[in-house]
Amino acid sequence: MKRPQTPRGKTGRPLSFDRDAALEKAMLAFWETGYQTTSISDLTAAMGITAPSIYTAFGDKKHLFLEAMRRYAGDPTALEKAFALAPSAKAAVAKMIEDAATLFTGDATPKGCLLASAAATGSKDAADVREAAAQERRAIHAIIVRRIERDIEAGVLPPETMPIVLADLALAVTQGMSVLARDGADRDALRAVARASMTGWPS
Amino acid sequence: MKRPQTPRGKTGRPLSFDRDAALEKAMLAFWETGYQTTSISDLTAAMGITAPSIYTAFGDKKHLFLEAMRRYAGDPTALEKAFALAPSAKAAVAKMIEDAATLFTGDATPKGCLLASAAATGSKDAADVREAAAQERRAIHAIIVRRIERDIEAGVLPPETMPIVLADLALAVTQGMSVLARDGADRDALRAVARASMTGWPS
DNA sequence: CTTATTTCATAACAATCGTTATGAAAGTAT
DNA sequence: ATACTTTCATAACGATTGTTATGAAATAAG
Repeated sequence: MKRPQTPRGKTGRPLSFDRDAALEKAMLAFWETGYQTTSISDLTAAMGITAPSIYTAFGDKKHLFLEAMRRYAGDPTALEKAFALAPSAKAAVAKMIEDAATLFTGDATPKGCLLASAAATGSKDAADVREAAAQERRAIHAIIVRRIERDIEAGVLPPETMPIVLADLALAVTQGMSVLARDGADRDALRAVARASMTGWPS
Repeated sequence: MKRPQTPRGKTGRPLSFDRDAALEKAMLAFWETGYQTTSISDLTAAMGITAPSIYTAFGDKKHLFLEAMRRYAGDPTALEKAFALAPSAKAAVAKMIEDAATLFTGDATPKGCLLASAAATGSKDAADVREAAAQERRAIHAIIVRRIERDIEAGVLPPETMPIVLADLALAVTQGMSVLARDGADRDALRAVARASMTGWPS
C-alpha cells in the first residue's frame, strides 16, 4: 500500500533549512521586486536554498508567492479584532492607516506595500495572483465597512455617513501611500498624509 | 562623407506603418500589463509590426516605454496651465482627481493608472524606468504645491495650510484609486472617493 | 542491516526573453 | 539607370525563464 499523500516529516531526510526563515526571505524579495519580476534565481539567492528545494518545500513559484503574501498580510482575524476593540470606527481606520505609514517606511523592509506593488500588473497567467491580492484588499474593506456601520447604528456616526465610500477612501489612501513611499517619501510625510486623510470624517 | 546621424525620412524606404498609432498601441499594452511583464512578443502583436521594426523606429524596449509613458502623461505644461486658470487650488486639485477617476475607469482603455501600475516593481535594470515614473509624479506634485502656495499668499487659503501634505494626499488618493480601479471599482465609486478626499480641505 | 522515504546538489529541460545579422525590397538623389 | 539609404521579413543569437530528471545522501521504520 503506497501513501500518495506526503507525510512530510514522519520519515525521510529532514529539511536542511528553516522553512519559515526561507519564506520570510522570499516575502522580502517579492516585496522588493514584485511577483513576476522576481525570478527563481533571485529567490534561490535570497532564500539561500537551491531551486529544487524551493519546489519540494513550497510547490511552484505561484504557491510560494501566495504563501508569502499571506504571511505579509497576517492573520485577517487580528485586524477584525483590532477593529472590534477600537473605541470608534474613525479611530480604528486612523490607526490602520498610520500603521501602514510606519510599515511602508521601515528600514529593514522594502518601501511601500507588498499588496500594492508586487501584483500591480502582470501577464495573463498571473491573473489569479492579482486576484488573490485583490481578495486581501476586499477582506480589509469589508472589515472597515462593518465597523463603520456599527458606529452608525450606535449613533456615533451620523446616519448619512457612507460606509463604502469611507472604506474605499481609506484603502485608496493606504495603497497610494505605498507609491509615495516607493518614490522616496519618508515616514513623517506619510504620517502627515495619513492624518490629513482623516479630516473629512464626521467627528 | 558618411552621415552618422539618421536623416529619418529624407531618403530610403519609408515606414510602412503609422508610427503614432503603433506607439499608442504600445502604450495601451504597457498600461495593461506593465513594463517588464509586457514582452516584445506582446508588443509586436499589439502594434502589428515585427520586432526589428520596433527597434528601428523606437530604439529598445526601454525607450519605447519611456516614449509611451510621456504620451500617457501628456504635456506637463498643459496641467500647469489648467492649474493656473482654475478658480482656486482646491478646485484645480478636485478636478484633477475626478478626471483621474474618469480616466482610470475608461471602457476603451485598461483600468487604473499607467504611472501607478506599469512600474510599481521590477528588477534592478528597470530602476531608471521607475525613476522616470517617479519624476512624472514629482512634476505633478510641484504644480499642486505652487498653486496652493499662490492661494495662501492671496488669502484664499489660511496661512496654516500645508501645501506639501495636501499635494501628497492628492497624489496618494489618485494613485490609490488606480488600485481600486484595477480591483474592479466602477466610475461612480471612484468619483465618490475623489469627492470624499477633498472634504478635509479648508474652504 | 535492510528497506522505505524524503531531501540533497548537479545538471539539464523546453520555452521564452530582449536583441540583432542578414539580405531582399522600396524608396530618394545624382 | 546607377548609387545610396533606409525599412522590410525571416531567422537566429546568447541569455534567462520556470521547472524537473537524476542519482547520491540522510533519516526513520522494520
